[in-house]
Amino acid sequence: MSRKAISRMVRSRQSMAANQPSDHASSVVRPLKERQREQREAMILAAAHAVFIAKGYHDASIDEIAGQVGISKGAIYQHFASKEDLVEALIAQQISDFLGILDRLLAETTSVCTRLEQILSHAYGGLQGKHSGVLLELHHRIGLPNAVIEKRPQLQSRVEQAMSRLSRLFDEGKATGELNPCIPTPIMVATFIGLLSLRGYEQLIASAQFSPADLIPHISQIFFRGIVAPTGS
Amino acid sequence: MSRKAISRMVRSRQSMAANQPSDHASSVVRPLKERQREQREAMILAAAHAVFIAKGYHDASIDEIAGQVGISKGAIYQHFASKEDLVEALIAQQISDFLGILDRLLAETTSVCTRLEQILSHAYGGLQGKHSGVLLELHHRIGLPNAVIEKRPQLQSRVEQAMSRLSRLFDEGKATGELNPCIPTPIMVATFIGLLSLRGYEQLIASAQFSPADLIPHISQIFFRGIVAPTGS
Amino acid sequence: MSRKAISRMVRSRQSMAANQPSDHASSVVRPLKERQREQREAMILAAAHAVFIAKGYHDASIDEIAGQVGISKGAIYQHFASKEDLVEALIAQQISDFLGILDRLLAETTSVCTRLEQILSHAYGGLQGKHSGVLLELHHRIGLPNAVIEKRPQLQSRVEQAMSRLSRLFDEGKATGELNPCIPTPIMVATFIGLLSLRGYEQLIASAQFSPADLIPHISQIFFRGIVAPTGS
Amino acid sequence: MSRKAISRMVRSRQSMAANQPSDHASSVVRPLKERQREQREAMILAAAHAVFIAKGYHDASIDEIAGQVGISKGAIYQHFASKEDLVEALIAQQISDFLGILDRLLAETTSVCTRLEQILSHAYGGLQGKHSGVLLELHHRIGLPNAVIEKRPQLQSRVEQAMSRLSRLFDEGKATGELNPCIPTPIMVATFIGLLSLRGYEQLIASAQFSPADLIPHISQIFFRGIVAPTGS
DNA sequence: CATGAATGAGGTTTCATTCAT
DNA sequence: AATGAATGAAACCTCATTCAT
Repeated sequence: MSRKAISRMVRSRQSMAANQPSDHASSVVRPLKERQREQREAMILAAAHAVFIAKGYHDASIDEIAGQVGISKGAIYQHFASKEDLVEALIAQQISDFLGILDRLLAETTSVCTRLEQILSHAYGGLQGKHSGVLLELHHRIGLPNAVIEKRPQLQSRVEQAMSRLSRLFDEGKATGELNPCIPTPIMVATFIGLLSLRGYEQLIASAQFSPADLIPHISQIFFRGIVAPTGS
Repeated sequence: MSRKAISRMVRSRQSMAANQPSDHASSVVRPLKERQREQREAMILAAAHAVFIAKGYHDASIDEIAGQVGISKGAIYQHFASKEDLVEALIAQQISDFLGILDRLLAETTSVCTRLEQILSHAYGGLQGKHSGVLLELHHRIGLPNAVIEKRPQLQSRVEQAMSRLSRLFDEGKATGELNPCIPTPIMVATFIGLLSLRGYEQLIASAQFSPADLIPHISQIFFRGIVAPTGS
Repeated sequence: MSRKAISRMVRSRQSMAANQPSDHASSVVRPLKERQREQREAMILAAAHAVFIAKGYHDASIDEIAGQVGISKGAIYQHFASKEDLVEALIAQQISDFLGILDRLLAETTSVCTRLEQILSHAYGGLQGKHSGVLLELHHRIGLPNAVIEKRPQLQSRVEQAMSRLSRLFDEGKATGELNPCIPTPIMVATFIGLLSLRGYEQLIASAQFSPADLIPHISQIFFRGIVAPTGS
Repeated sequence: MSRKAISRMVRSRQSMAANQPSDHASSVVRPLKERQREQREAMILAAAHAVFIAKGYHDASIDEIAGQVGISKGAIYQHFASKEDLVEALIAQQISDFLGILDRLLAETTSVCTRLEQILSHAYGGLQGKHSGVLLELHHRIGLPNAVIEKRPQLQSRVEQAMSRLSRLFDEGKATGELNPCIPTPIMVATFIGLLSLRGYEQLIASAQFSPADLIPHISQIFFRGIVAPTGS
């Protein structure tokens, strides 16, 4: 690892810890710089997201991302030590967002189905907004090799956190009698995550047959009640 | 297109037509070479499949594929004009297999649900066997940029064929009252295709919690009846 | 065209416009880098010229050119997007030099023959100096496929400019009665250009029978008066 | 050099020597095979000529030449040990043709100018016929690296033969008073050879302004009398 | 002898990353 | 801290040449 990368890591840790007044700078100047730093980092992440989506991980070049932000290649390396670090940050952010939503929903007291549907809404609502995506949707979308993810224990553990929270939600549904206890929770979770990745529905949306909002009730219907015609009168 | 590629195409078409003994070569020699050629090609495809799966499309090098087959880089280029052509052949094969299965099932007279479950079985059964995978599962798995697919009209049309056949199957189910007519067929199709991509279930299988065979009934259950606890009785 | 190439073109145009001091860089630093860049580029062009002449276009490798400059292969691609671009720059330079000379001579009022002889002097004088060569002499010398030239409209138009200027000069000579009006101007031009390419005289010079300076009067004599023994007197 | 190439050289020498009846074949069969061999060789040479002209030496592939003849790559290697040998044969043929013409003309008793004009006619007449070209015209036209020629003493000596014959012709002209003795013969020769390469006139012909036949008198006029307006009354 | 699959060296090009300014 | 030129390791691909069949 390069000297610069190390020095930045050190700085990062400091900023995590507290706003210790630096050696010779006033205690007011530092946070300003920190804020600028974060702004720029956010711009880089946004540009990277756009370029990764447009071209895929491999065909996106650091140069193009830098160009979109209006800065130089080198400037990006002052924020992210490598292309992989950059994409990791992007994915970590997405998972973190997802975790936030999960935590909020877990605390609610509405029915499990309602809450699951809200997750779906979130995943599909993003299409209209700028980005969105949940969990590893980005990872799949941009064709990131699995090896990259597998090298990052932090990402792995975040993913596990998300899945365990989802598991808890499904288990809660089983406990209340809402959900079918015969279906193993891990399979429910895995299937649900698959539905969250809108990859399969992109064409439907692109062909203007359905809007994302149209999809949500139908997908919920399938996931909750299945495609078979309802039997009872 | 290269001269060689053209000459090979021509030869292929001839061999489709009939095994006319050539002008001066024995009628036995020619098919021998053909067979050897096909064997080689199959070996290359198998190795490519393995390497693409292991490393992803971009990180798989032609050299490595050649090394796995035990031939030289150049030899691969006699069978496939480019890396993209190679991966196209792989995906085309997968789709063709899938189309074959679909056609067989469309001709059957069992219930639509039974037939859909058989498709699932096929998709998941392959894990134990060598290959498997259906439709564009490979494409997603190896992180192939969409641009590569979009350049190939032949692939596109095959995909459309498969989807239209699936649509027909679902429509048949609606007509017989088996399936819920309120859910639009395209959404059923898209959701079903999502379930066929076992990407989300790989971890479950890898962790030895479930075998592919275990998954099928549960996934069918979810797709057909949903995860909600049965109401009746 | 590559992103880099574009950004470079943009920069070039800016530098053509004016030397506006940039936002935060000193007004001295910027031209320094520009100058270094141009120096590098000149070194690359010189090395490329030498290697192309020595081995011909095809057998000259980018590696060898880079080695001669003492830089890496990649560095060349920061100045020229491709081998063809590199050779185009070389040829364009040669034509531009030639155009400059033509324009200077067209403005003079000496006799047409005198001026034509000066062009010859220029073409042959270069042998002693570093480079030289006129019009497409380099193109022929290094065995550049015509297809490469035909792809470049800029080169084509420059060549046409040069030929039209030459035509003007010959027409002027006809108008003043200096030149024989029975010979079509285009044929005069084409023949003259042929004489400018010293390819045929290289051996004579190499064998030390004649110096370039020796050749000029004889070639002029042939072009102006022919090889036939003078009749008069 | 390969075993096969050697064996072929041996055979060639035998065929040069005489038609010795071979070990076990009848003395009639051999010449037949020889004739077939020569026919095929001629076809290869014709195809090679066409492809070299069309694409240039480097961009012409053995495969394409073979394809044009309708045989396989390997078959070409039974006639020519390498691509360079093939092109050498082509150029040697062209020079030989030229030598033949020179010898015929040297024996004539018409004026030197007449005979030189006939050489020009031959060089330019070929445009209407299939090929033609004189001396090293092909070498220049297809962008063959000089190194290839310089490796072949046989070619070099043929070129020298041709030039010495030309020299003789010019000297004869000087002796009879036809030509200007002030111009050194080597310069006359070199200039004349330059005029024989129609490269510079191709555009004029292509643009349909002039036919090759149109060019000959004008070029002769320039070479013999120059471009200056005739002085005498 | 013909074929054409195989070889393997060599070439161009790309791009993540480094580092002097 | 920012810039962007330089690096250098691959990668893909081509093609003259060889050789088993």
